[in-house]
Amino acid sequence: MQAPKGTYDILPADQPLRERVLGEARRIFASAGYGRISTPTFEDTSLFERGVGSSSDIVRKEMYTFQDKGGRSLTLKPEGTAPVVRAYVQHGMHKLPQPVKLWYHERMFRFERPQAGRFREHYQLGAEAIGSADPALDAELIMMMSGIYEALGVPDVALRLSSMGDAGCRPAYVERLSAFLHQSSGELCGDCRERALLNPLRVFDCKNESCEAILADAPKLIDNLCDGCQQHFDSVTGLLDMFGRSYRLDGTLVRGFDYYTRTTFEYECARLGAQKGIGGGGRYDNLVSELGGPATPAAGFGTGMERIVLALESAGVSAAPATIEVFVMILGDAARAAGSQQLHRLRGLGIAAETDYAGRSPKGQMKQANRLGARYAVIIGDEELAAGAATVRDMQLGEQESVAFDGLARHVAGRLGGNRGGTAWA
RNA sequence: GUGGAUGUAGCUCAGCUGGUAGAGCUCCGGAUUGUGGAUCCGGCGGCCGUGGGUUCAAGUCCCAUCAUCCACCCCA
Repeated sequence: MQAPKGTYDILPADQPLRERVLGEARRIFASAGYGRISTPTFEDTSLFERGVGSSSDIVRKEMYTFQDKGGRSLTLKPEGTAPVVRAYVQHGMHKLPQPVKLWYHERMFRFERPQAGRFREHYQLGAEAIGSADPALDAELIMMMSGIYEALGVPDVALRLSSMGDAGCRPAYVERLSAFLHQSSGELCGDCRERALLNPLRVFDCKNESCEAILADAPKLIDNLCDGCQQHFDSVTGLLDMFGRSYRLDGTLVRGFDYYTRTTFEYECARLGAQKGIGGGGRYDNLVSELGGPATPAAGFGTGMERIVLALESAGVSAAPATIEVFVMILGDAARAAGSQQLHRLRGLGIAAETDYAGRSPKGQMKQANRLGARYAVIIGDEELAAGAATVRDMQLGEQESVAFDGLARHVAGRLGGNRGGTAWA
């Protein structure tokens, strides 16, 4: 037996680093006034068909769609924005003070061939600011992303920035682009000719060298924005300049969802191999109304937990696992009861305490205490039972003292110091 | 969906032109009749991915299949 293709287990040793990523993100989201939201693992299939767009690859071939026993078509969520917007509409959040700022840490599912940094189930951290067209929000989201990467020490990140325009300028641009592609269609690769018909903007994703050469001369949306979009974009770049956030304007940046308008952005990490996109997002001013809500501008981003972790590991960043503070050594069956009692009392005071369940030799137990990182070993054997006092060994100093069973846990707690709130189960 | 590489102990791998498995790490024990992090010694642990085929004999050759990894497509 093994985990399904593209999935993986997150083992205890993997957790500390991921928790650190989550912790830094949580801190930064809170500092900017974002509240956490959790949405269902699956949604009505139509949510993604309408939200993400039926011309996107995700909807066309990557969704985990199934029928439940009530005959409904459901889909494991492939991205985080549409569900959050659905929740915004469903709960009437447009009546709250705007914008409504939400963040999430959720599992995403896409039926793709696994690869370095790509899985069929993965986790994304993301944020959505719904209910304002203020370019300051676009900049805020972008800065939160780099804030997370910097706080964690993600190496070699770079930002690409573009604008998708809006209904005032994109249609006219797409026509110009289509005309250009039609002219040069004889020299384009098959994929590009297909894209030219289905979704012309996608041709910029092509990595074919000859196509790239042709497309270098193609008109770019970023050079053909209407006044409103141009002003908005200038405000965003102005703010980024003020923050000292470097970026590269890239008219070929086309993101995979159909809902984007105006600002789009993507962070890349050079350490990551082929799947180097570490996070991305943009503005989606039409999505709320498309999903049945009032006309409401919004923007957001998503960033991949696994890709952040891979990037951190490539830079040698790690997080220390939690350690045990006290190890109770039980020497001989006669000491079992007394050992269990002391263990329970220690834990009751909020001390991380462990003992031996494997029948290890005294040496083996000491070794285990050391492995677990215990600061103290509480040794209980025949001698201690006779004296009514345990031997407490300081594992760092190698010094031992005899401490009466009565009050032992408190004594050790005092040595460990710090505030301990736990009385949960003593 | 397409292409390439790889599948031998829990982990990382060795095993030459076919002769029925080995190292390091981990784990357990011993050297220290009740004491760790160093060293030394010993032990546990493998239907050599799976199924066929060739052969007196297959981890080793052939075919198929599955899985993993990397890349394409696309994305986090």
